[in-house]
Amino acid sequence: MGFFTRHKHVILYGFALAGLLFLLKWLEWKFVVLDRAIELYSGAIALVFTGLGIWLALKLARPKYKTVVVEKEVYMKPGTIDQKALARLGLSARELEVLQAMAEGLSNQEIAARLFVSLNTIKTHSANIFDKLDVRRRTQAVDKAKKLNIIL
Amino acid sequence: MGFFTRHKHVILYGFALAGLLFLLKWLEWKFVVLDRAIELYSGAIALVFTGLGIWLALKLARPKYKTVVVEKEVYMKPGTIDQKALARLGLSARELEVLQAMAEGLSNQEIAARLFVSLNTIKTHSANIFDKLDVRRRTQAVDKAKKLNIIL
DNA sequence: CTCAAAATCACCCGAAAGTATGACCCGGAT
DNA sequence: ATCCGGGTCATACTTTCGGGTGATTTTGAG
Repeated sequence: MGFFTRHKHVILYGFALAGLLFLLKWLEWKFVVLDRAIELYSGAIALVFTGLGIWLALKLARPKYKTVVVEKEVYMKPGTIDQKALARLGLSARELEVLQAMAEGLSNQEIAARLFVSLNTIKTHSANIFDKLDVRRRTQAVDKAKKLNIIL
Repeated sequence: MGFFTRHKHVILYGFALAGLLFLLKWLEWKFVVLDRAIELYSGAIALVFTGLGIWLALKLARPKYKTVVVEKEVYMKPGTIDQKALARLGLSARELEVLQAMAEGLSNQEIAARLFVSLNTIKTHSANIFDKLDVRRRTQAVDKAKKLNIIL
């Protein structure tokens, strides 16, 4: 990353400031004849640079993400997935997708096609799933997953 | 929440602006004698109000929130086998046994051991089951069987 | 930036599953 | 007696699955 890229905001700010000062100089000629000119463009400067400051801050300040945990009581009806069990097993979103496809009776090849990834990727995912579910076959995985209500 | 509390930033900003203008007026008396006074406090205004803008933005910009975690409770479901569907499919008693074992995630070898028959026999049965259920894999067979309620 | 987890893909290899075909036995229906 | 469906088993072959290992890339958190 070059110097300009890194400091582009600062540089742009500098140019903007310079431009504004030139503008002020020009305004000096035009309005110097006016009696209350000083208040006029003092306010103008204030306004413009306040906006500039706001823009700068919003542009430069990295958005500070605040992580909030919301606990929600949900009563489970038959045919609802058990989020707790899911969290406990530590299955990733992708792994869950694969598991669901498995439950539909799809072969690894078919799952790969559906998710637009390679067969090997599905193999890796399924191996991880078996590991996390503590089983050795896809049929067992599906059976266990259904019993734990982590899939429909 | 009162009016002041809600708009305190705006109000403070207003007062700050007013104060700055008074300051400028005062500066006008003091520095009007100087030749380049205009550039001097133009810059000063610019700087101060830029800072003010930044402060404002940082103060007002609400943080972006993230992540939600939900909790759940469980409950289970009943199930009844559909004798009609069973009859319609023409599955034999033996085939049903095999199908059920499949649903439990057993391997052909394990099923063979449980039913005291050879592995090849299970293969024959499963092939017949797949044929009758019109599927190609044990996972599909189990899925379909569950959906048709011919197994638990 | 750095570190770790997640996701992606590859290659090898053995085990399991599935396909195809044929054979034997047995009990009930024709 | 003959035929047939269900159950049993076998051989041979192909395909899919699963284990083990390693690599690259992306992404989020610290």
